[in-house]
Amino acid sequence: MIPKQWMDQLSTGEQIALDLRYKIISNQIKDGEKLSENTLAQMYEVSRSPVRDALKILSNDKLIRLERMGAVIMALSENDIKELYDMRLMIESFSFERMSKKDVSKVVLELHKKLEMMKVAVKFDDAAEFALQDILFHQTMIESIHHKQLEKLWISIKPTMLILNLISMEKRMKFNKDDFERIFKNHHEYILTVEQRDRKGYKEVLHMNFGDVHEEIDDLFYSQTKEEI
Amino acid sequence: MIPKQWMDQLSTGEQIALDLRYKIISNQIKDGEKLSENTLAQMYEVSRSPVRDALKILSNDKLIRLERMGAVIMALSENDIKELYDMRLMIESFSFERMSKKDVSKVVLELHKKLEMMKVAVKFDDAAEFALQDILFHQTMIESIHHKQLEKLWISIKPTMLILNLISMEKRMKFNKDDFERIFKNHHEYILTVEQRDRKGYKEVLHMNFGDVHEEIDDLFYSQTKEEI
DNA sequence: ATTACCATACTTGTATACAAGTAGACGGAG
DNA sequence: CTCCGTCTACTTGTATACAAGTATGGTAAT
Repeated sequence: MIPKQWMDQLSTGEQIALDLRYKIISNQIKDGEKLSENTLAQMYEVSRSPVRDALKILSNDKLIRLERMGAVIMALSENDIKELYDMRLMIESFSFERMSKKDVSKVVLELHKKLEMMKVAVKFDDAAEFALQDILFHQTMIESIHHKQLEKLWISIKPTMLILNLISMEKRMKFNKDDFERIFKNHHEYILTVEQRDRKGYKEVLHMNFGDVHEEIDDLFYSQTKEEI
Repeated sequence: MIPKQWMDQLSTGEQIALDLRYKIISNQIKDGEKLSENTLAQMYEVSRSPVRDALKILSNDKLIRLERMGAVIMALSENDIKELYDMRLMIESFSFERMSKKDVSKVVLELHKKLEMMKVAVKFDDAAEFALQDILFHQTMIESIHHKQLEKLWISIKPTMLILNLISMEKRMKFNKDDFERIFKNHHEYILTVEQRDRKGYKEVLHMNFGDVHEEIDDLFYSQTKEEI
């Protein structure tokens, strides 16, 4: 479930988008289902205005398709998730390269902080907080290079990644709590490779990390980069 | 100027976004200028609804910043344009790698077609048509790998790239018409490297091509990839 | 039974109305 | 002169109203 905190400070439309995003990604709304603005307005007991906002947001995320008559749900397929991780690999690889040209000490410190936050979240069984801090961990690195367009790209996939992370972590928290140790270790390794500008190690740990969430490594992208490392 | 054709089939909001985009990128509206929804609604003689749509589109493009009171224009700096070409390099490099794993004959044919279109556009002194076909040339390649997220990324920068291209080509058409020969040659080279799966040549021609529009090559990204080629 | 047509109800896009909140100017008090 | 408060005008966010167009179901004619 989405924590109410995340709703704070969001406009009604954004809240609806967030709620629908969760419902779509967690498959509570089925692929292909059609929703009209009026239907949704009644569901959420608001006017069409914020609903329209929400639909535009989700349409940008490619979680719905705006057609002549209603919004059609586009659930995430396995392949879609692979694609999302392709994007993350692109984003983070790019960030790593740029970062390596600068002083990373500040970033490294911030990364340690986020990692500690993640540990606290696990200690208190807070899957949502963990999911968020995990995302912020990666965001820290991305923001450090001050690349507006890359940040834009990141922001565009971040909400979906966050929900994917949330769902994944909720499961893990229930059934696989030991797993978090491995994630901590992985993220620690992550920081080390950044600190040491170890490109090869970085990409390995990146693939491992995504494998954690996604189960399988994106062989395609890996094969396309590994010979270049 | 933006051809009326491009306006067809667009909602009022999208038309306003397109017009404002051109005005911002061509510096007819100055950086930092503040525009309220009401002001714009009066300017375009429409209600606030489509204006709001337009502002959200431009906000996604990072051409404006939505603040508490009004939209603040964010003109494109030299660095912003560099960043945009970083994104294109990422997008097209990724596409090239994926493409190289498949049969490219169909794509190559389509690329030739687009190139011919570009030649016709020049013959008739149609800068806008040329700008469009140039963009479609690259889009052809990107779409060929059927990667939804990458396409999403492309679509998100495409409108800005199109306007940049348009402005650049309008100038060229007036003052530098011989230049088109070089562009044709470059694009022909482009197709060849795709056909021959020549990664090194591809990246070179990519950088040359962007240099054509942007004047200078993005050394940063180039240096970050060239050792990997 | 099938096909053509029309009425109806629902769709989105745009315009307008309303509410809550903020910036900024103006004026009065210290 | 400076500082503080109030008031006004304008801001966005949301709700509602209207217009144009489309899918659908039913009916009538063949």
